[in-house]
Amino acid sequence: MKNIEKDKKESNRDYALRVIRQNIINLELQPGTMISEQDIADELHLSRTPVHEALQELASTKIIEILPQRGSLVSLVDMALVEESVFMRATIESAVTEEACRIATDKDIMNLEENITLQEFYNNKNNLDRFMELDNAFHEQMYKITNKMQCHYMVRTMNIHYDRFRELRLHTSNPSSIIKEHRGILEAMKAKDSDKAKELILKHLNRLFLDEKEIRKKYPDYFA
Amino acid sequence: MKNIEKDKKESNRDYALRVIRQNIINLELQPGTMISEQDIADELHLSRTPVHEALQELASTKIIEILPQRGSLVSLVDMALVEESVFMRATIESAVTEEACRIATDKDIMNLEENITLQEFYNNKNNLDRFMELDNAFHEQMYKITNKMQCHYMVRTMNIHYDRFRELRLHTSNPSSIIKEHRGILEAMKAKDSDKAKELILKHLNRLFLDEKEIRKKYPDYFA
DNA sequence: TCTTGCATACTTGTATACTAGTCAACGTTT
DNA sequence: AAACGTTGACTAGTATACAAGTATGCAAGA
Repeated sequence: MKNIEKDKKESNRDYALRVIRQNIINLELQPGTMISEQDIADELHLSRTPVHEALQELASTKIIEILPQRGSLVSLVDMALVEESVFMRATIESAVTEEACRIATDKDIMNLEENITLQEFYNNKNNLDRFMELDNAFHEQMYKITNKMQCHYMVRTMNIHYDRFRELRLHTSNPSSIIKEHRGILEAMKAKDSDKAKELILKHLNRLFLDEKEIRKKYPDYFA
Repeated sequence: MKNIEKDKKESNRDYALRVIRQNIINLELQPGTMISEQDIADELHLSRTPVHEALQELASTKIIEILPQRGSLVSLVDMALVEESVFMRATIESAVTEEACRIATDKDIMNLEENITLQEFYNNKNNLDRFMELDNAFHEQMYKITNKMQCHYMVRTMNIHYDRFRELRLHTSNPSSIIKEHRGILEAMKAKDSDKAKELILKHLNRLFLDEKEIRKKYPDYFA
């Protein structure tokens, strides 16, 4: 498991959750493998308690399965859950974006504009990590505008299924086209065309299941 | 705190979560009061560990606030969160119901029909608890039909804010009118009119903020 | 009267200890 | 060789112990 430095402010529990989550997404913890609380605790130099609590939280989304007295299983990729997490996000986020379009202030629009500019900048520099951060921030901004941060938390929690699946798709998709779609959404918001904004974000979020068959062929052991 | 009998199959952690959750909803644990892990553990004849984990989970929805080294606070009613939980449910559930309308089998429709019949039966007998169970089951059935049980879990988790608010409204609303709305949704599904089904369920779920001012006046200390 | 400095008795966070269930390996029996 | 039983190593669930932060009340002093 790839270690990540601990933020001084966060609790051991949150730290464990962050590290394990990240390692599931980046496939360092492969689908189908068993993990034990004690092993992870040793790796992170923690006791079992915060690790135990982190695993409980992860199990609530079914990204791991806790088998009492046996161990914990990193779940196989379950396409039904991947689709459900996308469905949940697309459904919530299209409604949120539609509302954001109605109530966004000039300052909100400016922030989004700045974000996209930076997306273009870092994409040109081939800084994919920074681009992904900005991508996430762009979407999160919609929740902030509409004061729906709990929805964002719930969506993000479930979205781990899709995040892992996206990692399997590797970097096949082209950031430029993503940025183009972001700009389209922003233009619709500027024009206060909420129907258009909603339509575009739905399309944007559903550009997902293009390469499923190839991925399944490449990583058959990862799928349920 | 009102005790509930422990199901033999469930873990102590799930038991603690269930009991605390229920006591928050029914206002036995009043908004704004402090609770301590040790006290609850003593009441439920458990150790602090499962109680601690239950509180962590409840804190993730902001229905309680954990103040390290000080205690845990049952959150005041935050109307923004109540509205957000309704928004989340209405948004997800209208999309789910729309899809259920498209793919429901005859057997699914039959089950819903049976459910409503029982709703009428128990409403006539003034058995409100049983009616509420059936009400929940009716809505849950939509998630089952569309295989979206994780969405149901997330919606239900957040919905605690509304559940508590509804308890404050007491029993002002009339079950008969609720049943009428349920029947309307079912009829739309029978007719495979998904737009109508979606419209009706949205209206059904938004019949909420009717009495807010009166409630605030009656329980001023409960509100943020 | 008001402030300051403890002592004390709480609180949650985390580490550790104990319990009981599961499984696999191996020896024995049939 | 196959079936059965035993044993030991490992697991998560839970209880308990300890650490460290916080509120409170009281005494001393200004």
